[in-house]
Amino acid sequence: MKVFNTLLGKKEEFLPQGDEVKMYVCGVTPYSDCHIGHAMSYIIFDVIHRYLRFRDYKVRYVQNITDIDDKIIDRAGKLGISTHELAEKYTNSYFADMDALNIGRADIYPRATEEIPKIVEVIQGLITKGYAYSAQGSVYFRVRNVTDYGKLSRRSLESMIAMECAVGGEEKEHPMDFALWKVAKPGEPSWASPWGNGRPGWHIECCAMCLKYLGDTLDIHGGGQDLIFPHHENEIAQSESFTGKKPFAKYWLHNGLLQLGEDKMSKSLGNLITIKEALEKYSPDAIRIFVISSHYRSPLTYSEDALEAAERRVDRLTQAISRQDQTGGKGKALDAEPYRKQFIEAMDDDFNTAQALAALFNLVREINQAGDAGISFEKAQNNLLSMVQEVLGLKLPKPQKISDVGGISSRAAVGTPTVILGTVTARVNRLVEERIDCREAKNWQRADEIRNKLAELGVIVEDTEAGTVVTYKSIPSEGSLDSLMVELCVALSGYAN
RNA sequence: GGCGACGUAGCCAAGUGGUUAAGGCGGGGGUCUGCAAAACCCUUAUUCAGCGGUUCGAAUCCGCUCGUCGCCUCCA
Repeated sequence: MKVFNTLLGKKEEFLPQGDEVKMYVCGVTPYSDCHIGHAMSYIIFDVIHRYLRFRDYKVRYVQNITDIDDKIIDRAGKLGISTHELAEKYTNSYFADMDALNIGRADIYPRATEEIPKIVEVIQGLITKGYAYSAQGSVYFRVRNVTDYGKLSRRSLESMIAMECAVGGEEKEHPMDFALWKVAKPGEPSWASPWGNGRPGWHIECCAMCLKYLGDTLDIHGGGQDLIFPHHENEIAQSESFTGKKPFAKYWLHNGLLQLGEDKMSKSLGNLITIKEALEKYSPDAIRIFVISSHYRSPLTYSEDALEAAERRVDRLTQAISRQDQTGGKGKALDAEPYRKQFIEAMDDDFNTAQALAALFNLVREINQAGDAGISFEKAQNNLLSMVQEVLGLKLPKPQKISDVGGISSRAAVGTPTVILGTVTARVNRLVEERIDCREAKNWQRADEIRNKLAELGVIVEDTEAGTVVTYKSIPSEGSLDSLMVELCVALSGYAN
């Protein structure tokens, strides 16, 4: 298995240190709802997480929640609530979004505010070793003491200073020194420390959590490409200086960023679509397929066309999964192994989900061909299902069966309630029965009229080999059905309800 | 200004030195069906932004040009 390591700028063989893969992915700062850029990142790492387990790795997966920082303080202040209250609200919102997208949970979600002792310990250690200094109640990291600072983002201290981008903190020794501990300002939440009351700076919380929950050396550290500098660069500087061990993480994995129109979707630009908004228009499976249709390191542009196409791809998969094998398992059977091999080969090559999907869609075609040719495909179907559900994390919900009466099979489309009033189903069934009679009498015009009128009410009628199938995309009102019956001169006789 | 990524059919998107350039969406034609739906078959890039170069051979390597984007400040 090969992975692209940002640290080396190339793919390399994936060899974790021990039996258990130690994986850390940067989590959220909960001060507002997550947008689909976050969804993209967490879907990608979810697929990586799932694939590692599919390949029989044990994984210990940690993701932080940075529940104290400038933005949280600002936002809470504006809303007149505590930072804790705000952070809890959006942490819950975050978990709800992850669940909706079928993103598997990490093993541990440490919160910055609950890890202050470890954070203080690391800062103290850095001061002792000369990698940090306190100044006016704050503590800064001394970047000059790290000879290889900039190795992840491939830039030098000189080039950073040249851009006069280094800002703030008159008390800093070097413009690029960054805060490990920020002195408390009046009215802000703060914790006691050897340097006075204050709160942790950005970067240090991830470092402390990694060391505490995963040890000195991680196997995988992941996040969006926008975190390479300064966040991950600084994490490396802190951790390696504190432990004296290199590398802090063997493999650095970074996902490309989601674009919306011309720009990156981000909280600061304000051009965002929240996960909740996206889920109002598209299914979770479609959002997942959209994300994994391209390579995780490439940027991806959000567009309605792409999401609609993803929705159609989901339909195609669902269709293949739902198809009934008519052979009873007898005779020749379709062999899915070649496709499973292709799938694994693609995923082994730096999680090439786009190529892996191609293998699955080739298998879909094979299954459909087998079905048309009367060849058994049930085993192949199960094989496909395991890859799609276990690794890609799709749920592929199917329409739920409601009833099967008089040769009319009724089902509720995904997202439509399955409990429907008997008075409604009676009327629909009566109309469908009328249509069946018309078909038998070859009165095609009237049969089609009934089908079209029902479709207008959200009731789809299809004729299959197994008989007529009714799918409720929405549930029509009794009144609208009554009007339709009057219009079509169909009586409800025999369907008293 | 520095660093980096990218430009493949109508759209999304793999491929990154050598058989017919994956897969999906959309379009066109056909099979099946009374007609639809689903499915299947055929079709939709003699060509990979442009121009040079290396090579027996390049979409794939090198150079230049044009265009797009990201990071360098908070960000998944």
